[in-house]
Order: sequence, then structure tokens, then C-alpha cells
Amino acid sequence: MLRKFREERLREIEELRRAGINPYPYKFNKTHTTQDIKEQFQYLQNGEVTDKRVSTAGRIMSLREHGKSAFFHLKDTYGRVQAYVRKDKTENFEFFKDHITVGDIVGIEGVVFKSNTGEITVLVEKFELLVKPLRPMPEKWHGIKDKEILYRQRYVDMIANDETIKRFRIRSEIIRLIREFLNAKGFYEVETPILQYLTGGASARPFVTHLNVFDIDMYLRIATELHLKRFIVGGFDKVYEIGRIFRNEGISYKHHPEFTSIELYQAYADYEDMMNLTEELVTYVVEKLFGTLKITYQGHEIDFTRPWRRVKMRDFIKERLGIDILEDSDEKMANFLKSKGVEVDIQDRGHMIEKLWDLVENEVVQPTFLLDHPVEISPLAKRHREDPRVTERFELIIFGREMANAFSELNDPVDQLERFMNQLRLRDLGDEEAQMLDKDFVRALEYGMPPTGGLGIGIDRLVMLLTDSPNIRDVIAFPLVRPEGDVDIEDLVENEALEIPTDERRERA
RNA sequence: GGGCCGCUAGCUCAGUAGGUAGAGCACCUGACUCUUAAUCAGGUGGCCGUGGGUUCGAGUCCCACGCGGCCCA
Repeated sequence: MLRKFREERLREIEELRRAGINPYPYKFNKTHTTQDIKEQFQYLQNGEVTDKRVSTAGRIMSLREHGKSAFFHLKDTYGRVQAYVRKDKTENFEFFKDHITVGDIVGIEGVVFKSNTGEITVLVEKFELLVKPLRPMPEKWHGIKDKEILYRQRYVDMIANDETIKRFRIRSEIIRLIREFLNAKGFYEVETPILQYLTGGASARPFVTHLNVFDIDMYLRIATELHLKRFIVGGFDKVYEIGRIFRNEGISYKHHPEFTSIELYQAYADYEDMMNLTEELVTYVVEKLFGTLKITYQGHEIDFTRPWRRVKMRDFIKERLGIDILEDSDEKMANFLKSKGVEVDIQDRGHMIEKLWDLVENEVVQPTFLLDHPVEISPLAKRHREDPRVTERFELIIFGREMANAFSELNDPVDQLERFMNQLRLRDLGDEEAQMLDKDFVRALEYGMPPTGGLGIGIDRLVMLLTDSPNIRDVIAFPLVRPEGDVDIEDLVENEALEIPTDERRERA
């Protein structure tokens, strides 16, 4: 069927060429989006006709032919608008009837009216075929449900499912609003290396690659933190970077090896300031997007109304599990975890504390600042001014997920070096996620970094929350999937001299 | 890594007890000048994920593998 369909289409394209019609024309002057048309002509009464001319373009998603007339819907970035062709009104109506069908991308020009049934419609006077696809469109009513197609061929998902285009529009909008907010506050957007000699700023396993020109292995960054702080050392007061982070770890509904973060640093600020900034930034985005601070995620109401709850990590775990992560012995924690059936790979107090938190994180649903993490799990955060066993750190937790992480940044180079050395001890214990010693970073701190507040937000998780998406892959346009078998396009090519090789990625597999 | 589920037409899905492969949409032909899942009549379309096994006979039962999903680690 597919083969036959493509052959028929290729024949039709040849036919068009012979008739002097270019099936792949160069441009079309589109004056209105589908949304513009629907907004500007909302006021029309049913059956009311205007003489207002518009031109628009998009893909034909549905077609209802009636002999000497036809209705169809055009889809673009913003949605769909109906159009109407008629033998007595549309130039070249016969061409439409013979050659235009669902899936074609066309440009139309005409006047706007509202149908008797109340739908804003363009009465087409002229139209132009802009491309004739070789493949059939997905089913118009059910769209695409097969997750494999959604992820591997996102373009098909976007064609078939209007919500998908909308979701990625919102993603773009969220990032735009974050920039708008920070730029207005005087932050500079900067860029730091993705290729790094050694990598740090987070506990994660890095990707390794090779730089030919120096013949050395390099890492893809696992965070932007250590370089952004160098900007602060150098004299920038407020910087941020939005960018791709790479962590060579598992894939789950909330993890993806390649994801997007924003980190920002503000000199002369502490984590209290960062909490206020986080509240302000997130509520700015939510309010601008939805006009309200209450949203629904997977059937649960999430209320962003300020101020958000603040709870110390120690208090929360003690309340839920009866374990005091500051006072109780390693042995008591180990026994407790064992009784819960939790395995701890690395025998270290910090790792046990992380596991304890994992047991209770799902109990936090509404936006909550989890405060004052122990020093051993926060190697880049400054010690708390009132209790040196913990740090001035918070994580923003929503719906059991870490959405943001922030500290009063550690700027004492001696303490920082000690923290790094402790991380090296963990490496020796087999913890491949422990941080590497970045001597240049310590050297930078020796030149003096002002007191600084820093904040990192996981953009993908924020987008999941604000688009009601259950899986992080739903908000990453082209998520990782295992390489598929060879993609069959051979029979499209008539020229036998053109030998199409098998997909390279399959060869490597 | 472990458990469970799925893979049938371009898409969404049926497939009984192991006995010649089905529907809707899409596509092709025809009718139809306000339809909107348009309607009506006719038609085309299948490596049933891949490989092996059991059987007179496998989409269906068994084994292995591939890809995907969900849950757990």
C-alpha cells in the first residue's frame, strides 16, 4: 500500500511538471496565521460575508468535497482554519478537484466569512500547491498513538496531534519568559564550555569524547556551575546560562541523558534571596502563561501562590521516618534502610541520607523549599551560618520531583578544597558520580569570589509540570531511542546508479 | 539489570476452539455548491516484529532475539 501510494504520488508529480506546474515552488506570501484569522474575524455573525482579503498557508488536514465545492481545514503552528473552494468563486477550481488532497501543503488567498454553522472560513479565490507529500497522512480522528512513532518521527506526531505542537510552543514560551524575567533584572546571559577537560558542579557520570587537535579525552559538561562562578570571580554580578547538560545515566520518566537547565548566579546574595527569586521567577512564568497560579498536573491541583512552604530536610525526614540525619549514628541509618529493603551501594553517610530522602520525596506535592542539606551531600554549598553541620541550600520540590537546587555558594577556597578531597575519597570507594577535583576552580576562589547566591532549575521538568506531561520525553522534541532498523527509502529512487547505503548507525550497532 | 504488557493494512484497532486475513479512517473511481469524524455507491491495499520449533495445518501454542511501553532497582 505504502509503496503503491508513493509510486502514484511520484507519477502525479511528474504529471504536474509536464503540465508546467512546479510541485516544489519557492515561496508564498503568507499575511495571516490561522490564529490571526480566527482572532480578527471573531466578531462576524453566522452567515456574514466580508470583503477582507487574507492569505494564509498550511497543511490540509481534512477535506469534504461536494462536487462543485469543497471545505477543508488548513493547519499551521497555531491551529486550524477552515477554507472553502467553489467552482464559481475559485480560480482553477478544476485543478483543486483533480490534484489537491489531505496532506498537501497549500497557500490560499481569499475573503473571510462565517459559515451558517458559525465557523470562520476563508472563501478561496486563488490557491497554490506548495508541496505534494509522498507519504500518506496519519488517521485523522485517532491521530498517532504509537509511542515509538511519536518519539522517532516527532514530525509525524506534530502533524497528527495538535497538542504536540502546542506543547512545544509552550516550552519555547517558558524559556522566552525566563529570559525576559532575568534580562529585566539585569542578568547577563553568558555561555560556558560544553567540552571540558574535567567536569563538575554535580554528582553524575559524564560522557567522554575525544578532541583530535590536542589528542586528549574530554568530557561533556554535567553542569554549568563551576564556570558560571568563574564569571562571578571575574566581576560579573548577575549571570545565567540556559543550555544543554549531559549525564551518562539512565532514562526514566523524569531523567534523560541530555536535558536543559538554567543556572543563575547573583553576587552579594544568599540562598534566602534565591528562594525569593525562585518564587518570583516561577510565578512570573505561570501567571504569564495561564493567568492564574493554580494549575492541574496529572489530575492534582498545584498551587503556586506565594509564599511556598519551607521545611528543613532534617525535620521532614525525622517527622516521616523517625531518623535524625544529623544526630543518629551511621549504624542506625544503615539498619533502618536495611529494614526498608533499600540497598546502599556506597557505604557513606551522605549516600544513606540521599536514600532516606528518596523514601519520602513523593510525600511533597505542593511547591516546597526543602532546606539546609547536610554538608556531606552538598560539596559546593556554604556552611550554614548557625549550624556548620548543614549548608545554606535548598531544593524546590513539586509533585515529588526536584525542580530546582540552590545555595549560598561556597566561596572559601580552603573549605572548597577540603570538600573536593572528600569527594575524591568517595571516588576511591567506587562512587563514579563523585566530583572531580577542579584545581583551577579552587584557584579562582583564591582570587576571591564575593558572597554569591546560585540557583539551577531543570527546564524539562518545569515544562512537564506546566504542560501536564507525564514523561520527560514528551517535552523533549527528539528524545533518545535505540537506533531503528534501516529506513526504507530505496524504492523512491528510480536512478539505479544511485546506490543508497544502509544507515550508518545500524552498521555501528 | 528484573517483572509485566504490546508489536496484524499508511493510521487506530478486531481476530472466536489452531483450519483460506477483518473493520473504520486514509487511498483510487464515480455522485453531490454551507460541510465539519460530511454523505452515498464501487474498488485497491498484508514478510500478522524477526528467526526457530510443535503440528496434516500457526496471526493464534512453545523457545530465542529485536523494538517499544509501564512498574521496580
